[in-house]
Amino acid sequence: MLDPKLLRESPETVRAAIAKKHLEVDLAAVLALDTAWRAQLSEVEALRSKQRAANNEMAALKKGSPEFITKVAEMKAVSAEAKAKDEGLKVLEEKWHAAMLTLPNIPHATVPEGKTPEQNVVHASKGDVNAVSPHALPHWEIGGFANLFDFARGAKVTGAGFPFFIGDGAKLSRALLQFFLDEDVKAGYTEVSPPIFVNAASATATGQLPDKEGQMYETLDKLYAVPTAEVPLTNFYRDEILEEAALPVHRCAYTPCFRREAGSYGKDVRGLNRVHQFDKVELLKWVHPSASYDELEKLRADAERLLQKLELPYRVLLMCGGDLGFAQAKKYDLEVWAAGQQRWLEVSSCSNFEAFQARRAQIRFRSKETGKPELVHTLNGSGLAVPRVLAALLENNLQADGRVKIPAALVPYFGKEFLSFK
RNA sequence: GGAGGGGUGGCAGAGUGGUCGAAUGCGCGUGCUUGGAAAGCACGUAUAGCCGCAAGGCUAUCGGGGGUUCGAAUCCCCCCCCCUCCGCCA
Repeated sequence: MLDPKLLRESPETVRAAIAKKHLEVDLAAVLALDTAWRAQLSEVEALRSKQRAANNEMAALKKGSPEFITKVAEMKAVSAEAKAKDEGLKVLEEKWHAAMLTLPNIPHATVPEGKTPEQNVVHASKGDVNAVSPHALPHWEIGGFANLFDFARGAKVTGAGFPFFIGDGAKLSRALLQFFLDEDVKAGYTEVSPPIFVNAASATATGQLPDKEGQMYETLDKLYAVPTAEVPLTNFYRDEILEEAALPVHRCAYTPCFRREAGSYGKDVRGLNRVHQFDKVELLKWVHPSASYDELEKLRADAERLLQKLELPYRVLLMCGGDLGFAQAKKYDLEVWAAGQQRWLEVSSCSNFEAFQARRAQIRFRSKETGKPELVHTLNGSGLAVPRVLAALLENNLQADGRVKIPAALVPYFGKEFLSFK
């Protein structure tokens, strides 16, 4: 959520942000609601004040005395009025809050202008996309693929997009996870194993609710299967005030991630490109506002290092205003080259949310300077998503004999130098 | 899942309808005292919203929500969480 004060004091800043993100928001309507809400609030508070004063007077009076009875009659009317106005206030407040939630975060000055994904800026590129295997194939076309990644039986047992990982497929997936976690811990992130279901309050704090409930799987108990570890991880400190000395907090967590993503089809969803359940390690940072942009660069570098060690060609995109998410102030996407498909696959998205998420989740720290609580800045990024990295490895490292060469950094985790589809 | 007991400020813990944002103690901060410290003494010590240039004012918050009442930390209803015992279970 945006700072209401920013809206009041500098609506043009908000208007510019909406324009840069190429969103449609009726800002005038939000401002009108804000004014109306504040007016109603003053009225209700004035009545409350009256009730309070009367209450103190009546405490001193003798119960049942004529003065007391008169006062009760008088205050009955005030009470009724307060109740009525309070109901109106609640309605207004709900509308106001909903309207506030339609305002996007302000993009950072360094975010490039642009509307479509094509206008994202290639910030960096590592590795030679032409230097990979001449035998590259889309991973689902590799001979024996279905032996290790059984989509058909997954569909029978659960549904489309829930593959079984078998033998070397399961092992490579686990090796990647273990490798990611170890590297992230080395980079200073504390490993956390969070719950993989969250309640509605948590899903709301990170912005999945309301509006995006269709993206999550929901249980009978109104718990939501996490779409990313970001949700339970961010909510760890929800409604808390940290000591300034505790910042920054760096954490990483592996969870399976569940996404309904209804309506996707075509080559985007072939094979491992997009599935309903996948493994991912998420990196999360809670930092002092003055440090968040340095921390974003470090976060991106931490995610990049993983791809470098796996010897996978990749590029870093700096997202333009139009392709930046609603809640992000600045975002880099890491895309790995999948030589068989001849396309880039997104494997990490590193974002600075500034105080946008923290305000909604009420995560603060006590400023040493002022002694007052201030909102932290939150950042997160994948480090990394497993199936797409796995897909790129299969394609790029495919040998003439149909085996896949395992990168040196991963061999200790996988236990062999080659993966076999037999 | 069943039975019982709880949830009050940073912590402990009073408060069962009115002057209670809440006694008291601990902790913490400032000052006095002291050669210095401890003890002692004094004062202060939550969060948020709104109004205001400011000083400041007003309002809300006693697990959450709803209700009764002129008035609720206190009474009633629903929900959540914690503890003890029983059942079940990896």
